Amino acid sequence: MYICFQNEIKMKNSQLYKGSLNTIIMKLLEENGKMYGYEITQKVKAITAGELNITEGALYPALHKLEAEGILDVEIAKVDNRMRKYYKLTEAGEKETVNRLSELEDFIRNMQSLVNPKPSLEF
Amino acid sequence: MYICFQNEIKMKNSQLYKGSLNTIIMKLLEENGKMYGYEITQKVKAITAGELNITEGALYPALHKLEAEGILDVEIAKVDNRMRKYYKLTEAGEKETVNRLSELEDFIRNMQSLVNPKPSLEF
DNA sequence: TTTTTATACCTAACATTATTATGTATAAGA
DNA sequence: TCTTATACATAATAATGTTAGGTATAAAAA
Repeated sequence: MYICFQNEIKMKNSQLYKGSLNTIIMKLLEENGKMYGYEITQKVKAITAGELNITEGALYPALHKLEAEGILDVEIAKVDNRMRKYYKLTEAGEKETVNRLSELEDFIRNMQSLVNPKPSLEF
Repeated sequence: MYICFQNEIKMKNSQLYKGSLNTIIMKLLEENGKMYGYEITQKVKAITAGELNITEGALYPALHKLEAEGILDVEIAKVDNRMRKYYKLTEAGEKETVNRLSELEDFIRNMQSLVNPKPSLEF
């Protein structure tokens, strides 16, 4: 029988993160050249001080889809007798990453406009 | 027969906005007291300079759900022989809005950390 | 005056994305 | 030896939004 020992601490990631996973993955790969799945989850956790935990159920399907779309290339390695699948951006993926990051900037700017509707008209 | 004349300009809102609609609605109502659905779509369009168009298929179900959850109250009015449904935050809704806006700030901060990983270590 | 656009609501089928709960396997630490 | 960490994966379900359709009134344009 399989027994799952879950972490005590359970992240309730707000719905806001929905839709941003692909952009996060692509940005990290742009920055770090190549990474494997587990590494991505740890990196995100570290950067956000534990506030964002990528779930494996979201991550692995996302990586497979990005690979199928030609955004990512994969390379299988074995380290310490454990499998790792290293992903890196393809050429098309690099171009698409530029667009995604631009969209992210627009998104953040728009959300800030909505939250803070009067931008520097008072001092 | 019904014929639909669609706008030529079609907004392809990026996936990033997924999950942010409730927060946007609540923030606008916090700010403006009460608003009706169509007014919300126009306000968002104006604030984001046309970059974000809330679709009616997302908006109306969202309003109905927020009402069912006790976040919003509704009041029906008739203006110029046309129906309007004005929504406003309940007391519980006002409290929840504070939480949602706090989550949004965290989200934006985290996304900026991910995009811009080295904050002012170089000059 | 007929067509089109704007205002104003609505729902249903479908697509996308993520959560939750599983499953397998090796290695290290308590 | 039990537990945690590393490392992959999928399936059922939930949440959210798009696309496309529907109804109705009023104003503007052709």
